Amino acid sequence: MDVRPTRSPAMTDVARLAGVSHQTVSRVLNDHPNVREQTRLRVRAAIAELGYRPNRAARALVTGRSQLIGVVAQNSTLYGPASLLAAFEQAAAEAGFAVSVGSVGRLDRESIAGAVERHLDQRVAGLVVIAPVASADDALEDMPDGVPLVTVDGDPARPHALVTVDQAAGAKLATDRLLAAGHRTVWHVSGPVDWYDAAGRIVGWRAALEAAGAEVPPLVPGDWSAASGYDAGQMLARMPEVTAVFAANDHQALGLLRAFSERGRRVPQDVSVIGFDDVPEAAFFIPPLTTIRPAFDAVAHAGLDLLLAQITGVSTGSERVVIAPVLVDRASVAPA
Amino acid sequence: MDVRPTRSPAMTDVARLAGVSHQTVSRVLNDHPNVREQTRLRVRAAIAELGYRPNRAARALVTGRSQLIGVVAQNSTLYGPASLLAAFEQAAAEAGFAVSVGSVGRLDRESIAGAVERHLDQRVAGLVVIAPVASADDALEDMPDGVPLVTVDGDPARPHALVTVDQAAGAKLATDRLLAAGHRTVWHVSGPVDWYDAAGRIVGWRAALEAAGAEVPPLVPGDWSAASGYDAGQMLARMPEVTAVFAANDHQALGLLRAFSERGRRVPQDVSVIGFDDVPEAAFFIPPLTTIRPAFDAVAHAGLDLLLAQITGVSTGSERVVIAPVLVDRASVAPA
DNA sequence: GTTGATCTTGTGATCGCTAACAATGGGCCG
DNA sequence: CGGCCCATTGTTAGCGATCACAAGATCAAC
Repeated sequence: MDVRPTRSPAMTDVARLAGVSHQTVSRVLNDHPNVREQTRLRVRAAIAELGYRPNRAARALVTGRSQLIGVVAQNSTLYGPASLLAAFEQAAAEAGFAVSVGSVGRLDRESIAGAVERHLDQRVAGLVVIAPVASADDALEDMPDGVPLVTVDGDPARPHALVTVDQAAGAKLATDRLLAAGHRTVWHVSGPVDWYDAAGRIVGWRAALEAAGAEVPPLVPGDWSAASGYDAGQMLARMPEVTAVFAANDHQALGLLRAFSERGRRVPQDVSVIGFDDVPEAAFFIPPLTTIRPAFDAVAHAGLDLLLAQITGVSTGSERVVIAPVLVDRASVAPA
Repeated sequence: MDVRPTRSPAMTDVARLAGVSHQTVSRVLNDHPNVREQTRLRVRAAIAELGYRPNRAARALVTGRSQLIGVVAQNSTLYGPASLLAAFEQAAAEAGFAVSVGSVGRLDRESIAGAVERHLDQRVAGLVVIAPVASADDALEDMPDGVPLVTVDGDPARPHALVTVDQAAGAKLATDRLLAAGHRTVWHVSGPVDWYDAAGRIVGWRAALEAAGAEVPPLVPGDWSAASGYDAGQMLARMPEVTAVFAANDHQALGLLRAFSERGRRVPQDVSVIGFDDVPEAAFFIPPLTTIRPAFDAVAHAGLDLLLAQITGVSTGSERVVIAPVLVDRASVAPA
């Protein structure tokens, strides 16, 4: 008897123990219908006894498909992407898939292409790209066909499967809320304009203003960071006519809040502010921030559904899902 | 000639094109030394021409090791874990590994065990568990041997490879800073006490107080959330004697700030506050928050190094690395 | 009791790669 | 010039699963 450092049991080991062929074990594992109940139980018992665990690599080799889904996202501690990723992993786990992340430092074409490459190397079953900027879409142009792909927050004009938050609707919600409070117009501190998210919010903001017949003030550009919100606030605080600001995200809103506070403009008495994202801390800003909440878990679930549909061949991969955000009213808005 | 839907090229295809055997292709791919330079070039050219991409599943099957590293983390949009994950993926990518995430809703034994199982199913080459609570460690007890494992922020007493931030040192830094500003003592709003991070910060805080001969006030427990900081602040603000508070993280500090502001206690004139984490927005709190910055990317790199050492067999897996945090001075501390 | 259909199980080939070993050829030494 | 060593390349055998096909068992119907 040679006792070697026990390698983990393979299908044949289970088969031998259960007194059947390896193929029957395979059938049990894959819930094949034509297996006698008694046999099935015997095999199950053998599996449990040995602590057998199917070798995914072997399966992937023969089927050509792994149980891995790749997610490409920006290397990001931004609240939005982080929430998306978490929600997505949760949903994927329920469906029996693992999620491999490929975060990229910047969302330029090269970085994205690199991350996609790394995933294709792993023979992922499908790919989710959180691609909020145009350059990311470019990188997807030369994706090999046949790889299930879903874009999140990508170019709404692309012919790919896509899940997005309805940015424009959210922006409209915010703008209308401020207008309804009696403000003559609403200023907007935007995100980086090459992000679709930012662009959509700008569109919605402008549309709401125009629909209400309000003047459209110049756009104040930002870059999602609290710092850029602060800078914008430093400027806006000097203009007495500014009484309502819609910030493209909550962090920028935080910067705004601080700038206004520094310059003695009270929120909401002097200036009303609305943000976007509903980060967990938003309720504890000074004052508590009224904001727009995108349903990240709905986005994640929708994205996974679309992807699984493609993986299983049910779908051709051109559906799109748009998730409507909601307004969360807190204390940063007051009548003009 | 049968022209079938072109399957992706395999090693033999490359071999045929280059006029060598598949084994030689394999050698080139794995940087084997004994290959003539000219041959190597021919093979490389063939690889490029076909757009060949090695099949990881096949390789994993024969070597028994994948190029996948599993990370188990809390389903978390908490800044700390999110940063860690991002930094970790970056480091892993550089080393040619992909990262599969398994986020868990709660850090109880069952959830962790489940996530670990899912990863073992994928035959990961190694596992990183961000396990800041005792229950997580329990789950690791019955890990099969032989799987390289590194714990991040886990139980310092465990005999496993471990990377932690020196929580106590950070807490001491904060406490000393407040003491040095002339405060008689420092109150502490802690994180959940079953988290090692929180426990370590409590230890450091208490030690610093005792070393300075200062009175140790009762501990105010929190749960990392801004809400818990707010609640704590509501209480502390009623006590005139409270002039210095060390919050276990920045979000709790934010809650404190808001509670103090509501109750008319000015920060830093009436009360000084220090946080922990240095979240990107901390500079834009009102006032800008003095805080402790743990070097997340250093943690991630150290963790990966430890893991790779185990994977390559260089290490036995009992090393530990402790990362020292630094104090970031801003505007939430003033003399008593 | 045979026939044919259906259920159940087994056999062998195969996926794409690496490990182990064998074979070839050139250079160097005595 | 024969022999030995080393560099280089090829051959063969798996890794552990699925797939395609075949074979035996079972059962209903005639």
